[in-house]
Amino acid sequence: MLTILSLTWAMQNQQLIIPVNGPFNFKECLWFLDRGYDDCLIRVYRDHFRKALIVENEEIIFDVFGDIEGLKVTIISGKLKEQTIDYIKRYLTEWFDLENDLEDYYRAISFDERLNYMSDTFYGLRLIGIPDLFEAIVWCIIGQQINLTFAYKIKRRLVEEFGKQVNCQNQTFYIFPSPQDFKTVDPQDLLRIQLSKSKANYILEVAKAFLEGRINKKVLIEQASFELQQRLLMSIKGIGLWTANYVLMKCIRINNSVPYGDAGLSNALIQHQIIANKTDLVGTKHFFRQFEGWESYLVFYLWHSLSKNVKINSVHREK
DNA sequence: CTCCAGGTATTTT
DNA sequence: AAAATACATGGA
Repeated sequence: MLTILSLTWAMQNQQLIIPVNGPFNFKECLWFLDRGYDDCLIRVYRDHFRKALIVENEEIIFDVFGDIEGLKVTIISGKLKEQTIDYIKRYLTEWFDLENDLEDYYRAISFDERLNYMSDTFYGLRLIGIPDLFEAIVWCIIGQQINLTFAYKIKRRLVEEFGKQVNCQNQTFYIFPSPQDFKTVDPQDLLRIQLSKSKANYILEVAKAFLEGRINKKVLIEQASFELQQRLLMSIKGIGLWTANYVLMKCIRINNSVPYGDAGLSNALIQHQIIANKTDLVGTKHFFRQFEGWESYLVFYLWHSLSKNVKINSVHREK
């Protein structure tokens, strides 16, 4: 009891500091989290964001600021139990990939004149993940073959209708629904939020796979190889190669998982004069081979270049 | 109106 | 085994 009281007292008066290893630019990460899209799971402000989580069965709302040393978290509301602070620390470290040192990545892309601008322009950008496996998979299914604006609209409807609501200071925050939340949901209910028939079925299939224990984050991590991880994901209807690779990159944080065939990735590679047409899978694989161990980061930075609409360096050919 | 979106499963050659 | 096609619908 004394511990809880002293923790509460401590958190009311000071920030939780979460250190980062290597280059870090919180502003760049914050920019990614907003990107002009309407994400329903986070509120982004000028110099921080606010989010709700359920930790140890308690609704917690917190603000996250940051500087070159790492993240600074202030708890806004929610009863803090002993493990809560620890959980939030681990959650944010994973979400923002704070343990990776990006110096090696910047070295790896420094030899390519089409990419080396990134270590300045996007300096300190971390691969922002999706720690919740169910959320990562469902987000992929929603986003398959539709534009991101539309995908975020559908995600908002899904979260508002089937997720949990947390109210604080006249603001409503949402928690992404869990597999249990879809236990009694019919495909028909999902058609109302403008999911296609197949996507509605896929999402319920995924929820069922979680409820039956056929898949969860622990099981996926413990697969003996990358190929087995892909296979486990793809054994569920609605998860193809693109979704499997995206999930392994954004949730399991495999460092060399590339979502081949991704429309945005292809466009970025064309803009950077790396491939000439979208169907050039051979050229794409050949290109990524040069950046072994940092493929996922490169994918993330290429996507980032699209949303920031940067002017691509024209390759110098003089001399 | 046409084309394309951070694809996948199914059907047809 | 590889290629074509249905799926859904908003935005440019």
